[in-house]
Amino acid sequence: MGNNVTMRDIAARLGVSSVTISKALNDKEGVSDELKQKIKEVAEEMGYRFNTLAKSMKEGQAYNIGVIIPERFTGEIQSFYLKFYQHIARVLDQHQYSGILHILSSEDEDHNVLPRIYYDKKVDGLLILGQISNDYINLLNRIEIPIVYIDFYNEDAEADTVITDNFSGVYEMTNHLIKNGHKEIGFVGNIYSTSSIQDRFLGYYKSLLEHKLPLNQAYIINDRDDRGKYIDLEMPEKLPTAFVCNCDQIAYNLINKLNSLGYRVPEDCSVVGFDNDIYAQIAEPKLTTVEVDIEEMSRTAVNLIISKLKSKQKKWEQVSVKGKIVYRNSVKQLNES
Amino acid sequence: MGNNVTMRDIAARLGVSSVTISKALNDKEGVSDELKQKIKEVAEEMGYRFNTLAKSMKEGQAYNIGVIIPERFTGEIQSFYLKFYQHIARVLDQHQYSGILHILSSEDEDHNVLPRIYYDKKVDGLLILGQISNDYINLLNRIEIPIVYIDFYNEDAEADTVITDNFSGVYEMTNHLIKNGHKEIGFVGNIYSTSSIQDRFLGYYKSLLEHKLPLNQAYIINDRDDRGKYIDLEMPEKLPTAFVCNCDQIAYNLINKLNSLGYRVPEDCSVVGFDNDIYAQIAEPKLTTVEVDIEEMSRTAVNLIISKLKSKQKKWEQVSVKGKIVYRNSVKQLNES
DNA sequence: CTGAAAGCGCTTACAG
DNA sequence: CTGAAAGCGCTTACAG
Repeated sequence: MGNNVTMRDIAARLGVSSVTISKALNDKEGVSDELKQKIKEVAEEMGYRFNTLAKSMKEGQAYNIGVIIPERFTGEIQSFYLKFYQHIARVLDQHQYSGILHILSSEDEDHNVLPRIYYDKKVDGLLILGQISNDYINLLNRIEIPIVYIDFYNEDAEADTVITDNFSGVYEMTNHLIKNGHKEIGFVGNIYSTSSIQDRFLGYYKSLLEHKLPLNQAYIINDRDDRGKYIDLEMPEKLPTAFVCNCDQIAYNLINKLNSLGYRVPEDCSVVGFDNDIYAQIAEPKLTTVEVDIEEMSRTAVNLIISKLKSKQKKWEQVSVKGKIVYRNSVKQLNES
Repeated sequence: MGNNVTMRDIAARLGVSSVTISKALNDKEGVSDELKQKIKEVAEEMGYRFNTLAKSMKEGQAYNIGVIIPERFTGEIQSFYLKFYQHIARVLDQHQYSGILHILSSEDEDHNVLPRIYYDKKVDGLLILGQISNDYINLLNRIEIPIVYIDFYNEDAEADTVITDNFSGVYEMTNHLIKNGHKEIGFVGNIYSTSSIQDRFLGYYKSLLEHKLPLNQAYIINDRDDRGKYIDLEMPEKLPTAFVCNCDQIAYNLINKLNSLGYRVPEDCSVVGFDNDIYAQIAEPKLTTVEVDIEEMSRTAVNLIISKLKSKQKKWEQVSVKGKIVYRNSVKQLNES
């Protein structure tokens, strides 16, 4: 396995020019099939490895995409975005790009510090995974490399965005509860916290409206403070027959809370979640929930950013990818069917 | 924010040469402090961003490290290595390097296909996270870029390795059980599966030996097949008073198994794990377990590979990083103290 | 079908 | 303290 074999070395061995080698190895026009074949064989034999750096320099493209995840989403157990990143990395690889993960520290986010990979021109574009502060978004909007936001959106920013269809996911889930006879349905989540939670809440609300069911403020339970930190869930005096939770982890916490108060799920109260992450599976009973289509979202986001790289003029777009309901055992049927 | 500002542009503006700009921006000798200061200001003002690509090409260094995780370790809930990767990415960033994640598909592993990032010279070195097949290790040993293996080792390979101190972790954990009066202690894990599990088993065995306790084969429970896939745990006729599990997930599964058989933990049988991952926290009762020091291991591995990059002659070394026991509620005290 | 020339944006000697 | 020259390994546009 030769170490630093270059196109010039192959050229010298074959008595041709390095231009010809370049053409042959890139399957371009202008080399006879015979010679092309020969060149590929010799390249293989000499252990030639293509030097992306040189190509990159020539083209001004690094063939890397930065993937930014705010630190607070990477805590002890919150692995959703890390899992997301894994899928993105794969899709990127299929397009001959690489993904460089950057965990955005709270400090850098607060002080509007851009990641080093941007300043060093190591990346051609940025994928932002998870809601960040509006100030930081404004900062990002001023830089010239393409950016695609994933899993949240900001109504002020005219930016490319790939989100899961929170609204219709929870809307359909709430319909499902109502179809099963539930009339008093609560919602758990800080509806001022993120746009995702807001949309999920609105999907829930739309379902209530459509079925002429009242929105009972006592049934709207806050689950986190403004920094996204979970707080203790305060239960209302009288329980609804079901709770729609903004995510599985909160549903899991809610079940524990209900159990500690002597209630059984779903016998005394039904609980549904969102995400279909590990909490949906370890909850007892297992959660009926909405599964986010991470793969489709990854594909969409990567296609978006690569097409923006190819033609800078492309208009921005917002894509929402449908999830699907996963039926398990956390919902009790109240009516006859 | 200028787009393609180069050193030459700054040089032109100031009427000096680009060599001087390079020296000033890199804080090298040979530029007066005054000029250096001025250059930095103008660079900032013009929105100059350093082009790593050019530097990389000159030096033949990409300033990227590939991080390889075998696909089978990235399943639905197995996020341990992903979490590991996150720490590695951070430490790398502190050294001005970037980490590029590559999930090694089972197919590529079986067919000895090296990742594209290697063939494209996108990375200067490789960090291998999690046990891979011996064939693949042999393949890796033949390539010329530095490699550091993390969280497992292969006795055949004279390779740089960073592992958690499995042996002493389980050894101390077993001592802890014995100190609490346990004399019949089982072990759960396929001891032919990975070197980590083997070492954990040996730590357990050493503790038994030291305390003159017999090794009862009926108490050694297999937990996975040769591909690492979990299998149903077969319980012995008569239970020991405690089980040492090779990881938290298996401990979690074991508790469920015991519960389904009508046994309570720790009242009827104590259970301890290893890793202190999410399974240790969601288990009921919470697990007494050994915590792997991911941060320290990440730092060590990154330092190792960067020092190998700097001096290729460095001899290989194997570092084992101590974990520490986390005491929770899954162990019953059998004796008076 | 094949190749000589120029250039991508830096850095490293070396000369002044 | 400052700079002209050469080179890292490719690719592009042009000429033959």
